[in-house]
Amino acid sequence: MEFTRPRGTKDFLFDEMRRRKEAESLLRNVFENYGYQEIQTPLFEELKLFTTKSGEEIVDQLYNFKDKSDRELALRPEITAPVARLYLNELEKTASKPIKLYYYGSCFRYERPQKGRFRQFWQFGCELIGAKSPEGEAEVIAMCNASIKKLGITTADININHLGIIRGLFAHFGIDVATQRELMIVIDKGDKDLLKESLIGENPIIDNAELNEILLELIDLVGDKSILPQIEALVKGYEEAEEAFAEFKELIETLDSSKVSNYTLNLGVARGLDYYTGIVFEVYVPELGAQKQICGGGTYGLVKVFGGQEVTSTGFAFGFDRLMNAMEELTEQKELESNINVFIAPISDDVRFKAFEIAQTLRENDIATDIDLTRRKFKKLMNYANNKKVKNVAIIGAKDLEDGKITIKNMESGEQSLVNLDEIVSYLKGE
RNA sequence: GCCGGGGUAGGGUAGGCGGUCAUCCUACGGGACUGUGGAUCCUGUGACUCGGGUUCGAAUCUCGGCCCCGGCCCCA
Repeated sequence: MEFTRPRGTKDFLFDEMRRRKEAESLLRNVFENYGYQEIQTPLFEELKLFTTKSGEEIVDQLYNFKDKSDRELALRPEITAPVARLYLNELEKTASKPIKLYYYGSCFRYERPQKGRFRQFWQFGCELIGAKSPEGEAEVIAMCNASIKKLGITTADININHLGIIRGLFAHFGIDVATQRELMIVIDKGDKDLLKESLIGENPIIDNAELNEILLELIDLVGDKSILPQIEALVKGYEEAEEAFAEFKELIETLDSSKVSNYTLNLGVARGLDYYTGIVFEVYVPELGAQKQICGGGTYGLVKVFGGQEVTSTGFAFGFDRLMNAMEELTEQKELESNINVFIAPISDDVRFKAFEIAQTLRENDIATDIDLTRRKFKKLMNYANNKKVKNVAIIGAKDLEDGKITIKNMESGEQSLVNLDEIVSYLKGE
């Protein structure tokens, strides 16, 4: 009988697992440092939760199934919708705002797997619910930036846009929602030639030369905050777009006071989704090629889509696996030390019980201890301890025990000393 | 959904126009060596991804499945 794991899923073991846990713990520290609290939501939800958010089309990309009661369910493809659902169920009427939540968990998408894309993948993200201000957005971006820095990902570039600007223009020119969506999809592709074709080609999506001109110039604007005056000039006279621009500018100013500097204003970031209402941002690590995006987020009014009271939220999610790829690419991968502080090697059978007694004492004192479970010969045990790169070996021999001592050998230096039984803990801790 | 390259002991590999016990390294077990490791030697266990086809004979040729690695499409 042959067992294989499903395509696009992955096994993780030992060193890779430890690196992931380390990164996970660094991220938790950062998020909690910003006042976020961890939550967990189920791995599967009603299918409708996701189709309501993103439309029927996404069923193609979901792992969905019927359970034994004939309910249509789906493995979650992302965690923003489940969090919005949780908010409606548990928090809307009880918690004082703003509510700061973060999560870490696996998501599932039925897509063709490739480098940096798996069918089961992990997201580490947050939602800031009910803080309608540029400061909230700036804080979220600052936290995103702090996370990246903490992980040693030095080349990340945060690309920020404010969708209110373009939506304001759409509103001014009375563009219907379907047309807006069509154009946003083109913008999101990031293909400038295709965009040009769609705006000023033979069959423009929007039949309005003035708007098309503005959009063409606007979406091409990418750069640091020195492009703000150019944006301002383009939206001048279009009231709603001007308001959004003012917010955008405030956000940038707040970012500056939060000492975030590695961002790019990029009016071409669209994130293709209808429910984003304010800023959107994506973080790129160029070294990762086609899968360079490690993070995406923005400000949205999703809760209303699910039938709650309108509330503004800002959130983002890291593609955790891609963070790991970026770290591998950009940081020195130092060899990991053994988890085990001391390996207990009984020389002969008659001291085995004593050896276990010592092991138990060490473990009770929080010293990570391994002990021989194979009854191998002493020499093999030394070999084993060496291969495992254990820091110390406690040699338990009858001769030493007669004097109430054991030998502790430091495997790195090769030095060893006789230690009294009642001093083992302090000896190992004191090193 | 589409296109390329792959799959040989636990890990890493050689062989590949069919033909003696399938190569080597490493890991693992035993021993040389009955209280001291990264060494040496001897020895043992252990593999041709699965299924069909061609053939006297298939790891090798052929078709299909599964999985892996890339690249598209897509990416809420």
